[in-house]
Amino acid sequence: MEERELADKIAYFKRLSTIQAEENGDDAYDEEEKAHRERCKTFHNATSTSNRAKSPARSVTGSQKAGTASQPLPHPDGSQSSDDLEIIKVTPLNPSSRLGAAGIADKTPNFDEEIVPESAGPDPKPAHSFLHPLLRPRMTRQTSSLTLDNSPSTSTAKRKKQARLKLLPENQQVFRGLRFYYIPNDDANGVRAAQITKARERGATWVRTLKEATHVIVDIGLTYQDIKSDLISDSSSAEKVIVNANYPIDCGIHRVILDPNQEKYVRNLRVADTPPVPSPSSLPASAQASNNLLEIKGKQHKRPRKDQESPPRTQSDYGEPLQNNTQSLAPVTTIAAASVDDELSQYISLVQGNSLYLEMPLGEEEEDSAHSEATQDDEAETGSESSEDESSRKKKRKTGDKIQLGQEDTTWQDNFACMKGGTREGTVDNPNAATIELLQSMVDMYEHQDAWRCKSYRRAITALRQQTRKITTAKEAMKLPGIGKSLAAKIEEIAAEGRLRKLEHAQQRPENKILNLFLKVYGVGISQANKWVSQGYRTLEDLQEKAKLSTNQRIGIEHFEDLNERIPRWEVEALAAVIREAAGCIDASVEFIIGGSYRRGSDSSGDIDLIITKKGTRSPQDLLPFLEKLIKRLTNDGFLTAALASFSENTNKGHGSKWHGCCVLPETAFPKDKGKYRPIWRRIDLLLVPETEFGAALIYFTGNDIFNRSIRLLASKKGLRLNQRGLFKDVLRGKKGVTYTEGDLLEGRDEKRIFELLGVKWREPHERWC
DNA sequence: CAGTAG
DNA sequence: AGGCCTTACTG
DNA sequence: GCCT
Repeated sequence: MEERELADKIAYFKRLSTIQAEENGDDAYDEEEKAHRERCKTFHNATSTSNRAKSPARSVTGSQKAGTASQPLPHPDGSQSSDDLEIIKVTPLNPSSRLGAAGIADKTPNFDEEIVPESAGPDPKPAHSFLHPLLRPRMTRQTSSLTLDNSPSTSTAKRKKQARLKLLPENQQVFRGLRFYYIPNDDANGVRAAQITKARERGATWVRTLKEATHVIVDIGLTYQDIKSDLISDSSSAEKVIVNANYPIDCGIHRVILDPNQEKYVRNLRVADTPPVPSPSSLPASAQASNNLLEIKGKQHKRPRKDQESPPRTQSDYGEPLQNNTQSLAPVTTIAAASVDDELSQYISLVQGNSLYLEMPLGEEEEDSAHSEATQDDEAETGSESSEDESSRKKKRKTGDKIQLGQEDTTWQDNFACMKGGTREGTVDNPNAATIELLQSMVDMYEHQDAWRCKSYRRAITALRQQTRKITTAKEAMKLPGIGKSLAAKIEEIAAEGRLRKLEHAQQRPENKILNLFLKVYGVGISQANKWVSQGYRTLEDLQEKAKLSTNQRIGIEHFEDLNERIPRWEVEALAAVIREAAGCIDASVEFIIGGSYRRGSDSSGDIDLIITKKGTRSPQDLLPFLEKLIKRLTNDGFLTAALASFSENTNKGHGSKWHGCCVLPETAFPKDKGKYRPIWRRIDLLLVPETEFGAALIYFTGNDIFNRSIRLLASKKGLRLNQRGLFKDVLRGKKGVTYTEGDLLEGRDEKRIFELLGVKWREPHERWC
């Protein structure tokens, strides 16, 4: 099928990442309540696009698509007149609009095309439909009259897609007075189009000729060779700031004019005897224009990532150290070195864009419009959390540093679900705690009834959690992403009356009670539960006596109480100890790590995830014999009381690797100081993990689920794939996401390294509550 | 496909 | 009205 | 549930 070639894909992602960064970095948190959704959409569409075969970028590259590009300002005067929004139709673009290759030769699009009235002409469907959301009118709360849409009421379909640029608040117009010339200088490419839009929103003027420009923004991927001819054509190019597309993005993020000479912005854009590097002084009035912003210079891009020496894994109380797997790095580390840094920084921005998608609402503190940014968002959460987290967060810059200062590695990635560690407590002392609590109840209730609705509620909760103030009115709530009329009303009701009628009402309904009861039975899902309810069963006894039960369900019912009870931390440890001891008699070199919520530091767990590993193992199979012996032994001991799911010798293509069952803490292992002993059945999962997959498995089995999803999504967005076995690259997928190739293993044994390769900051297990 | 998992 | 959804394994 |  239409499998894009890897190179193509990578190129695409590069561009995509650029836009994502742009999208998210800066105004991200500006009050555009809709922005979030738009971005989500964008991201989403972009994603699917990439998976299919028609990335917009690609189409631009390969075909003679009838370009529907708007044109730079005819009269770059820097002023923000309504002209800015003139939609101009351009004839088919030259192949120049493509990127990545050295084909800037035929660059300059023909800007002298006739200006077609927006109402006239066909309404060609932009190839980059995925971009629409970005180009769509933004719903800014700004009251100012900065709306540049000069079209009265007549808004053709086209205009809708293209125009209405709204300037950001002044303090965000870091580019005011600057004139940008892009290479290629058109917006046929969706990514670039968005970049341009963003730049303009920040006050930049998009000019049509190199001559007029103060800044030359070169697409990522192009090299000096590519742009050489362009530059030569303009004698004044030597005085211009020539940077790659990351530059404006970063400036936007930091809301400041950064030093354009940084290596990362000019990489490959200069040659030994190339036009002198424009000095800061050559910066047009720009710098001054943005007087309220500090100019940063020489800020060495400290994007450690990998050079960032990883502190010895402080396994401390969370999970036991397996080994110094940090040093026993596999030879697969090669990819990291050279390429990555460059590549990574690109992906990072992309990642960030995802955050929005990852239901990581932005703290939208409208009041503090001045600076509502990742930082603040971060602070908000940090601040609301118990101090015990402080230590772990110390690495994060403490409060106060204004992002405007472009403070170092405020790595924009902090906004990510997977980078942001939520902590339970975060919910407690949140101003919206009460609301969240009730909404959570709703989630619980809908748990298996309506997954989508559930999702919406969760999303709302996430949004609320991010708020630093209590949301009391529906109107307020509606502004948050993911909160619509219905939820808003509920939120208001909760705030006003302290309760939610619908919830109370629903909870009263016997069917729901019963349904939820059934759902708590191990092995019972919504489907089965519903059937039983409709069949008239009301109690567990009914089921036991009349219903047809699977083995697991029977166990689930017989030990209903036990299995639904939380397991105190100490018991988790005690249980693990029992297993360790038994294992010691079988193979002393096998190691155990308790994963799950235990590893995240939870005081109690719903079940026990025990990762079993051993040095030198390369496949779960290597541990199978051991596990069999172990299980046999523990079963004989009476420790293991039931097998709910074991490695199937059947259809498993050699990956059988886990054992699910129940266990009971023997009295002999029961701490005397814990009162009187009582055998309680506990759910336990034994997971076979070869050393080579240890890191990946650790992530996987540490969770939480949201975190896992996030980080996986992040991986997939980078063209990588993360599963419980490792981080892979070059994954080939066919239709329907069928994976043809697993791809090459990048890293599997080192947890930290996976983080690094993914370009995300390391997060201690206890910071993975999302 | 349903359920379970993180 | 209909999509929304991370990946993988087990039964 | 929200969103297009």
